[in-house]
Amino acid sequence: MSEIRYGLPVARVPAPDFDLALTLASGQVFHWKALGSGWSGALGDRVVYLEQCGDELIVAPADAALEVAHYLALDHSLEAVRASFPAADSALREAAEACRGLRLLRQPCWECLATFITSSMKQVAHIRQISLQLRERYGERLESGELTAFAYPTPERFAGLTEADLRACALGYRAPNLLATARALAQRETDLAAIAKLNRAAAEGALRALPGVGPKVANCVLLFAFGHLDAFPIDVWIERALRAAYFPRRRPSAVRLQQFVDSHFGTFGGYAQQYLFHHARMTGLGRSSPRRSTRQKRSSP
DNA sequence: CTCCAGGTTCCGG
DNA sequence: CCGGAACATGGA
Repeated sequence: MSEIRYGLPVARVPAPDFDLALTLASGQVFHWKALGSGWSGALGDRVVYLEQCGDELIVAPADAALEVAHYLALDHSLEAVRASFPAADSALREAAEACRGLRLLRQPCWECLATFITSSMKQVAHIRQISLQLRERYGERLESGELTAFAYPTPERFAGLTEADLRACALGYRAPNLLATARALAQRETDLAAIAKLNRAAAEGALRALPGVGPKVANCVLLFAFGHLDAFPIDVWIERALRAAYFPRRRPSAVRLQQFVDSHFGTFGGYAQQYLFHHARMTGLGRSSPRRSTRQKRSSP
């Protein structure tokens, strides 16, 4: 007698050392929606329901269990991750402790690349809004039992749209970048599956050849989709956290900072990055304090 | 109304 | 190599 959720048979998957809500809301992905006691959303081209029940994960439909376990990276040993961190690094220890159970996902490559192209200079809430709107307007509608979600639109689908179509989804100046990258993939000028097989440096180079993909977005794709767990994306939050913890006096250039993190954090630097990122956001580290600061750049012509 | 957001690209020292 | 500036849009 199998258990039923939303009209679907469920599977129970062992998931120790895992926090579903923390992971899905950590800023790696932007499309999961709270539903009942769990979450629903598209996992590639199928809709699934996930719910945490202690050290178990409830998955519907049941035959999505293996795919879900892979996506959520339940096979990563977080014990090994923590053990790899520099012993003397108290800032990282503190962040890691606050993010217990947070895992790095294995996202579909195109979905991850496209989402982070749209992410530049946007707040997480707005990235989510854009992402959901693109799915609902141009993605395939997915149904299973009582569940519904939308797949991320394929490169081919985007290739048939216009820049105006994308600007209508609030993409702004990112619209031409997403469109050009989608067309490069749709026309087979670029092959993400092939890039996925390259080493980290080569893959980063190939990604950065795409319009709208710089060092930060490239590293997000390396980390969140290609499984390069040593990749370390540096954004404004991470930069603030790094400066507070490691460079209190001077301000290193972007290149110097990247060299530092690559040598300091090691094999699982990506996990260190995600922990520092999420911890900084939760504690509101360094958000420029309003009004107290001396008025800056108040130049009027 | 002002400031800023999981950046990238182009331009002049 | 490095610092600045432009680029859209919406929430705080």
